[in-house]
Amino acid sequence: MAVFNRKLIDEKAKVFKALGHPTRLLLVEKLAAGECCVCELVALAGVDFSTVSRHLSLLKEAGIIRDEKRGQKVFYRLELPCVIRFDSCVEAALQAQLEAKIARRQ
Amino acid sequence: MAVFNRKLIDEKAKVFKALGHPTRLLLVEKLAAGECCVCELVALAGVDFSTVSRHLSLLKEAGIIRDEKRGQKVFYRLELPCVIRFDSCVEAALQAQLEAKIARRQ
DNA sequence: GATGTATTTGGTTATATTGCCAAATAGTAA
DNA sequence: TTACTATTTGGCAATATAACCAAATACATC
Repeated sequence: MAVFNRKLIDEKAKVFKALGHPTRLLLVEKLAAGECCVCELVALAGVDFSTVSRHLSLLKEAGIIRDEKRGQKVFYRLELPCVIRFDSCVEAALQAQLEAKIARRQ
Repeated sequence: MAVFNRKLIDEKAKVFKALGHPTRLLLVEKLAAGECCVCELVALAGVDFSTVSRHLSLLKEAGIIRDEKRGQKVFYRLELPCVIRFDSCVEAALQAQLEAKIARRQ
């Protein structure tokens, strides 16, 4: 059964794990709107450029984004567009959970 | 802009992070097929029951599953069904990436 | 109340992750 | 070839995570 294939589970978990960091999720959300060079992403993320570079390479390694060098710059783009659909679903669910929590306290 | 709300990003990243461990992903996939008691999940996961319990509480804390005690047993169920749709998408994408890699080598 | 089963929690250790700085690499332009 | 910009990589310190065992808790039954 595919569900219980160990290697597949590991690979999938790697994707989730890569998305499981605020800075990396921010980068992915930004890339969902179109490709960016690392320099733009550094400006957005507010951490050291070496740190951004490491986050990007981790996302790439997980198969979520891919890179392309053009001139001096490296551009990254989203490779796994369904991330964004799930991201929206999670956002909606968190919102609903929050509202339910508030409602219960009234 | 909602996308750049720090607290929201942190909360969403917590969901991804919770899913980003092979054992936890396995537990979630199992729960997608219907609720289970902890004892069943322990048998499935092949790690110590205390470890499974910790994984479950982390998933619960992230809002992905919820628990209900009935008698001596605690039953967990999936609270965020869209996880599974994304999980399938990731699986398909990994499969496609793997095939592309193989094709390139021929 | 004593015993047994199911689950969680405390505590510890080993390992992994993150972030920064400094240095290396790659491309462009003077 | 020197200088400059963009990015990656090496190395390190601080922090977080995961696993196990042991002990605590909760409920059911005798």
